[in-house]
Amino acid sequence: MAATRELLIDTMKLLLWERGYDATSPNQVLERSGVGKGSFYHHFKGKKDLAIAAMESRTDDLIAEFDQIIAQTDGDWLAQVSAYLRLPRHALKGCRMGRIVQDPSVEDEQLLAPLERYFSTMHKRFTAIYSEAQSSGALVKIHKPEALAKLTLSVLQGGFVVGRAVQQDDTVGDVCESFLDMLAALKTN
Amino acid sequence: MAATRELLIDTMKLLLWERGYDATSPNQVLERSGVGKGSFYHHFKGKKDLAIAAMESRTDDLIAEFDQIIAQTDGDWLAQVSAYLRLPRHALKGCRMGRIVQDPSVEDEQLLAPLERYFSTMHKRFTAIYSEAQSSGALVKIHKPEALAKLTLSVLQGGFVVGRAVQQDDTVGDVCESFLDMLAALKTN
DNA sequence: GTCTATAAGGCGATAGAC
DNA sequence: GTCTATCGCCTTATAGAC
Repeated sequence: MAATRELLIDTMKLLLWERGYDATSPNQVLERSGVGKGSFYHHFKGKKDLAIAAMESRTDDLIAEFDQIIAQTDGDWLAQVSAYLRLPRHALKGCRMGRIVQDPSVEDEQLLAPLERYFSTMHKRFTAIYSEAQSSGALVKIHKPEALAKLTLSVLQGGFVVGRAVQQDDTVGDVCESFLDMLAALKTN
Repeated sequence: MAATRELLIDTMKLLLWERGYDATSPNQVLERSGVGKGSFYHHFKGKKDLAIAAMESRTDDLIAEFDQIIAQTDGDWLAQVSAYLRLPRHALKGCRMGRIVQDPSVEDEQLLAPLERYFSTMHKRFTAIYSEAQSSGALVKIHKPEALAKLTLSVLQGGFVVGRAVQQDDTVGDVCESFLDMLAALKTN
């Protein structure tokens, strides 16, 4: 079945979210999916190969999710950023991509590639929003769009880290709200 | 020798920084420190026991480092926050404590305890700075001190995550600088 | 306190039958 | 395509001599 391959990818996506890369074993993927060892090594070269496929798929999902939120939101730049930052997020579950970044094995360039694609794409998306907002005169030109974009992504990722450390599930929402307040002060009309 | 115990702790602190908890093995600690297996299990119950001692020690170091920076800095609240946020930080190396937070084993409450102590202590320190600044009229009262403190810690931690993902070592410095610009706008005199 | 030897178990992966 | 059996390696320890 072609479904086996997809099932393995979907299961790996869940485990990468729950446990990251290093702590997830092929056996765990097999146990949860019900797929056998032979099938797994037929469809993929090994753990790393499956993880890359899962991370690429996750990247596509998350970028599509972002684009949909932005497309659905009519309003100015702040309304768009707000809509995205206010999506429900649970610090204790971690970010579906950011969760993986700190794993030691992720110094490997092949494992790094999908992470880099995700974060640099999101950076471009936010840069475009802030840049256009400045062009139309709706955002003060004190900060570079690129810098604001990088800060936005960092606030989000940092909220997950701090929230997990202090075991407060709503931390990401809290820090996003504070950051949005500061962004609102940069709005010019 | 009593030095053996300290040597094991110092070596574990380095490895926790480089590889986190799950990916660090007792054998790695022994190889790097030159201590033998027998000595290790004489001084500590096991890996977890050593890791907790190392994390508690690291927490003490980092809080002492913070307090020293603040004490050395004469100037207003913004000068103090700037002095701390502008310490040299390398995203590719990771935060000495934040590096560990995402490890799956760190759901264990004993491993979590030192992390929680570090982040909640830092949160209190920043809250005190922002709170006093508001009392003295040097900081606008739009934001709660607690919220600003949580945001400050998140910016720092998020910078490490994003920086590692896009492989830009100076990301933490960049986002701190952007954040400081936004804080400067909240200064009232 | 420190040493070496050993152990049970999981890891990532392969072999070869069906 | 999928199965079961097996592999060599590493992990976290423990045992018992010195």
